[in-house]
Amino acid sequence: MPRALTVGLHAAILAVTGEEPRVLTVPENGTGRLTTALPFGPLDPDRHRTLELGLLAWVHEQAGMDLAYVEQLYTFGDRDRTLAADASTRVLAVAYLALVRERHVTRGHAASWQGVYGFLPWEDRRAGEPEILRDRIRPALAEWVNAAREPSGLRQRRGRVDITFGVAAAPWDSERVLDRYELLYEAGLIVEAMRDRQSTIGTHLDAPAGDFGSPLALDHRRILATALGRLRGKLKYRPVVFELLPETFTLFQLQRTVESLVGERLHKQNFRRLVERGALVEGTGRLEPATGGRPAELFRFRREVLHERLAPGVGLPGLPMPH
Amino acid sequence: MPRALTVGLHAAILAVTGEEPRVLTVPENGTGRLTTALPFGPLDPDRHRTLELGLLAWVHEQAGMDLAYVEQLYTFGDRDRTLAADASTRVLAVAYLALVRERHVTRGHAASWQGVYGFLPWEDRRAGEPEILRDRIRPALAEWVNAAREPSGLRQRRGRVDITFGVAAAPWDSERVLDRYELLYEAGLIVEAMRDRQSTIGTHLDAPAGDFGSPLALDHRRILATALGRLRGKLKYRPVVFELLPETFTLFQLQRTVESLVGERLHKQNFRRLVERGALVEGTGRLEPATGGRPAELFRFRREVLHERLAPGVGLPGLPMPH
DNA sequence: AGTCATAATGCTCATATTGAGCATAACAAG
DNA sequence: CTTGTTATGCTCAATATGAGCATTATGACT
Repeated sequence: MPRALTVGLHAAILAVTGEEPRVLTVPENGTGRLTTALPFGPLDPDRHRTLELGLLAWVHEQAGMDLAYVEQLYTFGDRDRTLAADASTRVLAVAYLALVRERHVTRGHAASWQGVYGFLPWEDRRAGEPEILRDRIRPALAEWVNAAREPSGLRQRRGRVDITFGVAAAPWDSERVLDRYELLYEAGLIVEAMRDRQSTIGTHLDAPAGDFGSPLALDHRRILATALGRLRGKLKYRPVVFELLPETFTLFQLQRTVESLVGERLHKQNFRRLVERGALVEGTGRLEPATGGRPAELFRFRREVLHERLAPGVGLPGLPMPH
Repeated sequence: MPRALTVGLHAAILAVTGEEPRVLTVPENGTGRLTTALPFGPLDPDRHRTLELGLLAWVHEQAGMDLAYVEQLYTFGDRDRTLAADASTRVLAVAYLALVRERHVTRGHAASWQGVYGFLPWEDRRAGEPEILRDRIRPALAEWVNAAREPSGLRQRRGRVDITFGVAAAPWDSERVLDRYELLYEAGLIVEAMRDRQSTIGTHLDAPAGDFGSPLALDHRRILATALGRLRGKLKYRPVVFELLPETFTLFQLQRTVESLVGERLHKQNFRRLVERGALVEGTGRLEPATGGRPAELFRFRREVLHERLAPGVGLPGLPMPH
């Protein structure tokens, strides 16, 4: 009797409230314990005409929310990480990224918004390298490197850490979110790694997992990492930030939103120059008075840019814009 | 009785031979007729520990080939396009991109290499805008635009054509390969569109499909389009070309390889400057005499760049390189 | 009313990168 | 030893980047 196959549809739904990126979560009654999960549900081969429609149905049911911008991220299928309820079923996970405006926040459902960096605290470098990274993660990684059996493995591990977490020569690459999560997972510094190993191998691991960020059900933290990394990349060459902003916004609001996602501070005047030169936005003439200082002009996204330019991203520093 | 679910694993395996990108194909005995397909096979939930391992197994079996660089592309699940052999089964398709060196060409298997642009002829702009695009596709698309019922639909269609196929304001975006294929598919200019519609709706369509490129089995041409688009994008910020080149190569060989993939000509001296400044390669001192002119130095890829730089792509014109 | 803190906005400037092209060098074939 | 062909070196104007200084318009506080 061959094992049955199921496909789960999972949604990382992101918004930016104030200056914090948030992700929509739902309570999940997993293996006895109550945990936090992303909205998800199995594909119904009979009812869901496309994968995306199935996803929308589940999100609507669990969070009462409709999604405008949806993008497929990745399909996970490792037998040992995407665990099924019963062992006779093999489960795949198709992960999606969705972007919504903060006003779309749900009501009357059990869903709630949570800060993205609560799950991936090492990714927020807006106030410089976060303490948890400097004081706890880097040392733990160094230990993991040195714990390699053979000198070749040691070199390999060091190389991987250098590339994903950045050192002098190779600077921090904000897009490698998934690489970093996966490395931490392999190094046993992520709670989920313990959980998975124990349930499959039955081994009790002595090394206590560092509490590096809150866990999520299943491999939803991996999905969240994938989503953030993809979004960070996409910002640069597609005008996706505007999916997260209200109809009109100040340039500083735009900057803060980008910064919150990229996890890095940007030079204000240059950011403004890029956005204006790229003709991504147009002024509305109206002013926003509640800035704390001089009132700022309210801008709106110029949808026409899609027809005009090649890669209309917000042009981050270090990533100049084409043409 | 709920419909069963199957997941197919499909591989777009690319190589560049001479100055032509090629894709590995296998003969496929589809619905009676013999067609050409990409290597593929169903995921075996019992035997394949990961999706990628399953893919490698199928490729090994069908083409006797081992893959080094493999990357997941996308998971297709439209009920009406990914057709199952019998209607009681729902089929998903997980598509992969693999890059191999030309010397890896298979032997003793039924697989064969075919030119990528035989399937997507409108994507090769190395000799300027291809005739088929100017003389036949653009007019057919214009017709499709005008065939819209309502003026709003007309505007929408025109906008989509402009963005995906480029007009004066928005230049050709070499990465939108999938967008273009999907548009042609929707406009009924791709043979596969006829095939799918007839088998699902049973409608006989009067408009004869233009023979714009050779068809492939299932929705493998869509997968190929996805693969080419993704590869074109990735070239710019990851040193993937070197997966396709021999150990040592001349700078001109490198340029020709990139050009063949991007489908556009590049300025020789500037390309060379970018590659050398990016320190992507190092000279070997040896010379390649058979260039037809002055002998060229043979270079090799510097794997260390992965540790040194942020986005070590080949830096195409119009896409300057960070830092 | 005057002072301060805070942002918004305008502008400068040294340096680096791009895009395009010219010039020279090194080989093969005739 | 001339011609065709490609490799390789170099120049230069136009533009973009990265950093910072200066000015302006508010609200809050005294």
